[in-house]
Amino acid sequence: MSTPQGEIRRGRGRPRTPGAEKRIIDAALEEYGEHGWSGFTMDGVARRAGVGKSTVYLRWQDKDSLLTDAVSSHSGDIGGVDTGSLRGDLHDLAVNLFSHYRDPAGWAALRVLVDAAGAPHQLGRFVETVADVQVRFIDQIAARAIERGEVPADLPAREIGQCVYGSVTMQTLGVRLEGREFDDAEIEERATVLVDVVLPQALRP
Amino acid sequence: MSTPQGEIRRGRGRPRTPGAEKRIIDAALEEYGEHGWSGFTMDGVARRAGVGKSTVYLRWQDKDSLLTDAVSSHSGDIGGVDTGSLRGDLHDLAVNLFSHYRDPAGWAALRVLVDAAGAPHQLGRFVETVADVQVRFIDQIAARAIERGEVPADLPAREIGQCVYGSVTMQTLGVRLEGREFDDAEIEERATVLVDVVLPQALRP
Amino acid sequence: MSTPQGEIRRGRGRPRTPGAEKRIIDAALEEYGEHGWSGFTMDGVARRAGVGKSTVYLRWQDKDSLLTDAVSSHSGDIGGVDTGSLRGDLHDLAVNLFSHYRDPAGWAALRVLVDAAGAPHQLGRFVETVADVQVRFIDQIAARAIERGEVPADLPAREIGQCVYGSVTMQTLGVRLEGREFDDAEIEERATVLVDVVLPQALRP
Amino acid sequence: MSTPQGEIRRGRGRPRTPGAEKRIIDAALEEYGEHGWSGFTMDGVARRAGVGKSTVYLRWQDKDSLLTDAVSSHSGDIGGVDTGSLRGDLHDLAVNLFSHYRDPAGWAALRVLVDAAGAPHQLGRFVETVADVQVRFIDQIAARAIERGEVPADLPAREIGQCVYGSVTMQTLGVRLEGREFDDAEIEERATVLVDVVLPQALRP
DNA sequence: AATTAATCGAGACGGTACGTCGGGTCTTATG
DNA sequence: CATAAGACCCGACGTACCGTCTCGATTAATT
Repeated sequence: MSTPQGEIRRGRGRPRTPGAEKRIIDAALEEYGEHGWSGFTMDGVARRAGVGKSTVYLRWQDKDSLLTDAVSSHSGDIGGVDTGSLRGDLHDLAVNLFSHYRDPAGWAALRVLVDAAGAPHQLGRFVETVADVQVRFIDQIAARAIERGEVPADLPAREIGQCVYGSVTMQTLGVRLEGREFDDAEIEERATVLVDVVLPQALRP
Repeated sequence: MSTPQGEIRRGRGRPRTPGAEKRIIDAALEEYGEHGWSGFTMDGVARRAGVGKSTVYLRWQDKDSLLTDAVSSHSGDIGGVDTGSLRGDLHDLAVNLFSHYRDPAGWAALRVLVDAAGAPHQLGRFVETVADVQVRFIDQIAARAIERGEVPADLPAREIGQCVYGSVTMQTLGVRLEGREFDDAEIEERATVLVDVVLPQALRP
Repeated sequence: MSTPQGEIRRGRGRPRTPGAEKRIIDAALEEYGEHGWSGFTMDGVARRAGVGKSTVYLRWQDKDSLLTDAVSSHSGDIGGVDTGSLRGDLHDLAVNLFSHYRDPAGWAALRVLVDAAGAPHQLGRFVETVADVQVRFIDQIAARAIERGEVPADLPAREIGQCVYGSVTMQTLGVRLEGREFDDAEIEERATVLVDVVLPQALRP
Repeated sequence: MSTPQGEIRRGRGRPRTPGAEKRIIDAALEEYGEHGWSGFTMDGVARRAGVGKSTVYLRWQDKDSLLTDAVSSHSGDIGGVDTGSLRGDLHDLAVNLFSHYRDPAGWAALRVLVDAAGAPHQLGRFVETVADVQVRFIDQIAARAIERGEVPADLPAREIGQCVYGSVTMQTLGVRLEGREFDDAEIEERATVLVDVVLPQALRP
């Protein structure tokens, strides 16, 4: 988070209202979800959260920071999978990603990400989150597979991860442009097909 | 383009200045490239292009349309590849995509795309352009490969295309977040690795 | 006025809406009259005038300037008196001043004046207007009286003027603090008494 | 003062810091003197006085009250004159007023007064102070003069007082708008001339 | 050549949101 | 209790842009 509250707040003065942070973030995500980027206004967020604008600006320096933070605070446990097989892990990873993008905050995250990459100024923890998905999660999955002897040690894990993450993203982009969303069955099916494409030769059906 | 100049301009009154269209689009891309979305202003574009705002609004109905148009006007011949082998075609497709993203307009296109998907309201021809890249190009490539007998007819072409397009996008996202760009050698290498991952079993090295 | 439109507006771009200036000034005076200084807001003025805030700020650099200008634009013909006698002229001057202060704009003018004197930064034409009232009008009145042979040439005209202006101001201040206003009869009576006090010895009853 | 501390403070809890009242008032006058009305902020006063805002608001209900109070606490003994002659008394009264206005607090008082008259809401003791200057002091001076037999009993004392108070105010206004101040010699001279104008016929030189 | 009509650069227009600031209130921990 | 600190809600500030509009000045094609 860009909210620089690492330091311990010593108790002089009125403490910051505990719930406010969360209420603002929730409001931000709702506003963004309803109105998109245009129509995502700080006044609107403050009003919806039931706080004053100064309370928002006390915590985030500007609109971008707020959205970035809001979005990265919802990047859940996408990579928290462990099915016992590489195929299963990749499948679940893909499903988790598809589901992640169905959450407005999840999709918003992509937008923020593209923004951040377009004008590299403030990154912070958010980029790490992304790196996690792109790199660490897949590394863990691959490590387990190698340990199990499923695949050779020179498995191009990261490249596979990029394909999974990228393909899910592109498919979601496509379906959203059609004005639709994937239902659970579709996700299941597409995840399966995707895994078949990227899975190492030896493990394909 | 969304510029609604399909109708024939019957020549009464002053004709539109020929160069203006292009100068505005170039200015738009430069402004976007320098300042990002925030900081991309119509006044700025008009000033940089040396035209009045009315000249801009005479051709594009709003800011979104201009950027969308500017961006899609630079979507070059990504899929115009024909090397004689599926491997070669996929490799060149990946290389073209990597290069496309190095062009500010190419990167901007992704941004616009994500925006459009986030708030599905006005899409128009732009979405088609994207669909083209995702679908038509890969379909052509696959059709040729099947014709040549390289691969069976049930090749999951679109899924492979999604992987290629997606992986390139994610890798570019990653490298941009690091503040870097890929050089030609890197692109070559990454394209090769990527093709190895998504290429059907039978054609792998 | 602090509106720096002395230069001739050459016809490039859309000309400023002719009526706007006046509508804004009127709105300003009404807002000030209704709500006082606090509660006199630029948003309120713009809304009441039916213009955008930018239209206001295009003409006046800030709130103070607007009020100053609004107020000085209503400093009417206080000194435009010529009754044929010094006594009559002074009497009418006093009556005009009393009446001037009954106009909200007239009273506001005093407020602005005191402010300006408290923090001497931007004065401009407004101060001149005031100086006019204090000095030029009384000088004219005195000059005519001397010409007519009513009074000697060494008449302390300015000092008399200060007494008239000051006394009317203080009396108005007093009556306003009581929450009242002078009616016409009271004004008449007080003007008469005042003139008796300041009129040169020879001309007193 | 509007500080509602007529009640006896029963000694429960921490007693109010003794010096605070004065420090705040001084800070208020300094802030007002330096920045004028705009730029006179409660935060600024509290900071300068080295107290918390609550300490200020515990004593004064709002900004107006504080300034009003600060200002009226410095309204010294303007009318405390007794020279033995009407001419001398009026002269000293004028000199005292001129001097009063050289004190920032003295001038600020006028601003507060005009404010109060513009929006008659809270008056309190401050108006009385003004009434004193305008009425009581001049009444006393006149009473003594009548007692001494200097002037007839129907002397228009209040009108004379208004002229003195008003003229001094207007002259000060004028000189302040020039960005100057009167020095002692100037005050002396102007007081003398002023008295000559308003003094009853029989007592003029 | 005169007329007509669309486009041009410029810039003012009514709005809306920005990020800041101040007013007056409230809530802590410390006297 | 009062205090110093400082967060709170509110709303105005002055700025920047949006997309529209209105100018006078071009610039052809049509009379």
